[in-house]
Amino acid sequence: MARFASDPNPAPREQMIWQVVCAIPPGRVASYGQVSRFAGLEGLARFVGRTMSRLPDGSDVPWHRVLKSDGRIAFPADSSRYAEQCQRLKSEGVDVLNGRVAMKQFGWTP
DNA sequence: GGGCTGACTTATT
DNA sequence: CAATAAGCCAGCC
Repeated sequence: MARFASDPNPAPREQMIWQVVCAIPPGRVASYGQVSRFAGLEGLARFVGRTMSRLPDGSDVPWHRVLKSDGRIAFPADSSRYAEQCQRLKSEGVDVLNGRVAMKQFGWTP
């Protein structure tokens, strides 16, 4: 229960996570660690990732703007998810070179 | 209730 | 830059 952004009554922590992720503006990206910090959940990067994995397809949450701390996509380069995330980012104007994004340039800071 | 697992991070070697 | 280790949380068996 209360696992998705569409849930009417999501758990407090998840709610914070959705809130932060949805706050990332188009053309910008953030790491799982950053999301956890901005959500007041420092050190729970893994929890953020776990929560994201439960996100249903077709959600309005911009999950594609969340990357690993080194700016790389968190999926295997041969996976379909990787391809989709990569394309979504590019369509927003984010440069993805070798599965990697320059956080210095595209990293988001509230 | 114990142990594994995972869309992770940071520090260390 | 690559490999290791420890830390963290909740769901699943």
